Amino acid sequence: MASVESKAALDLLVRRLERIGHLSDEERRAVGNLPAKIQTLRPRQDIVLDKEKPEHSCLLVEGWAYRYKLLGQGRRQILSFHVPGDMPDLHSLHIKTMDHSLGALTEATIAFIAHEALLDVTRRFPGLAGIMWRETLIDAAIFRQWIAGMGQRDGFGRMAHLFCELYCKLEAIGLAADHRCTLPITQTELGDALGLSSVHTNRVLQEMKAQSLIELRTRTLNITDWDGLVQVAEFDPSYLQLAQ
Amino acid sequence: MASVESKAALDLLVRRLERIGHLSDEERRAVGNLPAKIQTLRPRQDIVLDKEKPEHSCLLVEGWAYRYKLLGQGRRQILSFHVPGDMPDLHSLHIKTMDHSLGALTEATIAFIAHEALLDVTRRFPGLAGIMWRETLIDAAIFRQWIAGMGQRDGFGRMAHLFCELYCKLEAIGLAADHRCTLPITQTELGDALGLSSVHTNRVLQEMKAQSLIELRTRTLNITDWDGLVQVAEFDPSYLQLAQ
DNA sequence: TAGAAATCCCAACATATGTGTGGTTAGGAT
DNA sequence: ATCCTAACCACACATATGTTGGGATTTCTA
Repeated sequence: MASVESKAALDLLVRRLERIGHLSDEERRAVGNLPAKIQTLRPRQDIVLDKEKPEHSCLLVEGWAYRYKLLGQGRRQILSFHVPGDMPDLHSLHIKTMDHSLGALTEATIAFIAHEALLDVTRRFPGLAGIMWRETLIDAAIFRQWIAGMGQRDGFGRMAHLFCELYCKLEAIGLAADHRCTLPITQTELGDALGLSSVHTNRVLQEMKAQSLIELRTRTLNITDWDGLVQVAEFDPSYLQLAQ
Repeated sequence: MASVESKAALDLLVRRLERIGHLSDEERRAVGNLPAKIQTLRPRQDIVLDKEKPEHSCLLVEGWAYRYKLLGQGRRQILSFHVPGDMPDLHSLHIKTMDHSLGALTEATIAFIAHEALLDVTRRFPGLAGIMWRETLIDAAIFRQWIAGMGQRDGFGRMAHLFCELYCKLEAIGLAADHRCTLPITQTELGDALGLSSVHTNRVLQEMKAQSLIELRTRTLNITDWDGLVQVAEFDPSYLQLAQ
């Protein structure tokens, strides 16, 4: 019944949950038996749309995803970036109507898990419920950090902070090392995430290169001066809860 | 054992939780029996500080509270405002270390409830756990709205949006009506919440009065043109999940 | 491999917002 | 009543960021 891909996806989920708290054999089995429907998405393809009432939450298995809100006059605010292992719409378990949209940034593999099944698991295993709850709380901590950045940091500082954050998230799941990682985001998207125009985004990036903080070529970010970047970003990774 | 004040506080909590989902008699009793320690705070007195590891979460019984983050050079970002019935640090149930501070804005009455007791209740009653989880998810939805505002709206639009949001929250708990409410916030604090300087905050407020959208006198906000304010704010209250 | 379409980059100018400073008002304490 | 302080308000000027427009690369696709 369970395909090879869905087995792999649920394995990923188990590992992700275990990064946070210990799972009993029974809990591990319950997660492993969740019904997961695998799907492959094209770059920029939407997963869930604002105002919809999804019946599933998704686990990002491979590729990047992003959350965004559309406002009037074609304005778009990107709210977060997501990497494999994330469950970016877990919140729809308890808030029926989406208040934003979710899309794939790159080609991506997604596992859909029915709310019904997830709710059942959380009812039977309060420990699992707590771990998933915690995941959504970490998302909220990242939102708080973004608010503080948008309110108190200039474009340069915000960009630096975002790069630090993304690198740390990727390193934690083994997708980055040596202060180097892929960055499958256009400058326009970067701007929509930071509240900057694409022109200013480009200015800031040029300046960051000129200061030898980063190199950026063909979708690859190389942080050449990590300590310097951390300093201008005032970056403290503890809010990401990555340390175990 | 339970004081009169703590009974009243837990009654408030029960009513708040019931605004979201139905509680069984047993659940209602469990909440009513939570050990709550009542405390009265002076205006601007801190409740929990950044980096601390609280053992309690608090229920705001009376008065206003606010969440904030301090950054270098005396910069402060206010992350949210809270009104009676809110549990602004419920997240510390599953994230040990605070990533921001929490303080009373006005003179306030607070009920502290030990994490131990809250966790026990959530383990025994998955339904209650779900409702509390949902509370934290609504907070996150508000954060998203703030991010979108800071990234895509100018000072005027952000201010308008905040006024709409606060009025709706107050109206929902019976503390406001007729588009009129108290606003125990200085212009400096308003600016720290919106990412504006106090000078610009004042400019925006003047302009808002000049356009006959609001009146503002002695800590009282009177929204004289609700529809107009909603329009410039592009305000849609659904993210607050107030409708029942 | 060629053409088309994104994306990146840069310059000039416009505007929202910040900073510094100082004056005015209102409330609380003595 | 008077003083003291916090809050409010206003002006001038500085700066970060937005906008427009166009050219140069890169990437995609046929």
